[in-house]
Amino acid sequence: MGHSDQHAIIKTAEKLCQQQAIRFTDQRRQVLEIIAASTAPVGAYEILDQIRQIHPSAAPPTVYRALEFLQQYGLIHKLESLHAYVACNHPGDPHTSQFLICFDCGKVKELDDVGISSSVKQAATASGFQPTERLVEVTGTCEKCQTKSNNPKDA
Amino acid sequence: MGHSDQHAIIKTAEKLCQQQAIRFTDQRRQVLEIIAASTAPVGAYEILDQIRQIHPSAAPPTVYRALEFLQQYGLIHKLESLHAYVACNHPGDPHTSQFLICFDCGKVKELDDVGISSSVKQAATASGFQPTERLVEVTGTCEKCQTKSNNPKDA
DNA sequence: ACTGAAATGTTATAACATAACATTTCTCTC
DNA sequence: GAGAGAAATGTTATGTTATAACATTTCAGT
Repeated sequence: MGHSDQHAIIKTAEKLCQQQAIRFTDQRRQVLEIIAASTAPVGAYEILDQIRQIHPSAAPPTVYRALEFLQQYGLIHKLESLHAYVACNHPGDPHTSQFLICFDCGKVKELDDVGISSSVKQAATASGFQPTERLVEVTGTCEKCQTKSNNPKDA
Repeated sequence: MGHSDQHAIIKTAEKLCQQQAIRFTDQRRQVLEIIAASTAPVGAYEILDQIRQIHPSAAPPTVYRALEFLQQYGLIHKLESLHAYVACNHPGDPHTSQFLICFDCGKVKELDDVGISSSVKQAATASGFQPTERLVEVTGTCEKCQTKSNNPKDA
């Protein structure tokens, strides 16, 4: 998520945590800020490196605990194919997520597409399967990067 | 994939490799056999342990190279959410794949569902995105395990 | 201030994956 | 069937991602 959204994301997170009487601690906010500030997904150890600039004694569990918390409350999503994390587009709203990952610029777009989620549900049900988690990650080229590669002068 | 299919999978792999003039070496066959023999997805180090029973000096690259080869030629699939591998249902045929992963029994069913693949393609295209890879993994409870949990006597 | 629960600190290690370079094996050609 | 180049494998080391286990601190409610 871009720079511009970062503040809004934190605000929303604060509000959601207050509503649910859960603690939005400094550590958790810092991790979310780092993820929200990045335009591309961020790895756990990348987050750790940044945390350490303020908090030199931080260790992996510091980050993983915050990540677990943020995932649990729907503030971030994990991209399994990248081992990296992105801020959620619309935290608080229950929704399905699908991700479009551009391997050129590295940016990720989160969708909440009813067509996909219903076809997944239908196919699962048709197999007698009861889904609880869904993971849809599509890798390819985003609109901007397609344009770039068609215009060598921009490359 | 179940025991019963194991032989057929190896046969198909041999045929495909012969047709494409690529080498189906012992190592590659062994790794595919191990994956095909398991009813659940198999991790790389689990494969390594089995390989080592015959070949005690085997090391991680032994396995990862074979896995890379098998993936490249569509003989196996990687389940990103499990860091584990399954044999392909219909190697040779070009197809999309979606996986239904039962967290109770651990078994995985591979689908090639047109509804899902077309809705994914459509949603991506609508976002100006050109997909090259798709990853769809659904976790939940398979038919058998739903029945089990409803009949405590079977548990 | 006291207590139990939640969060964090700290150390160690598990689990997954690849880099880099040496050696062997295979295939093709002569 | 000898030699050359390519492909595969062997080997050692290390990189990357993630968690276990237990000590300590902080917080919220009394």
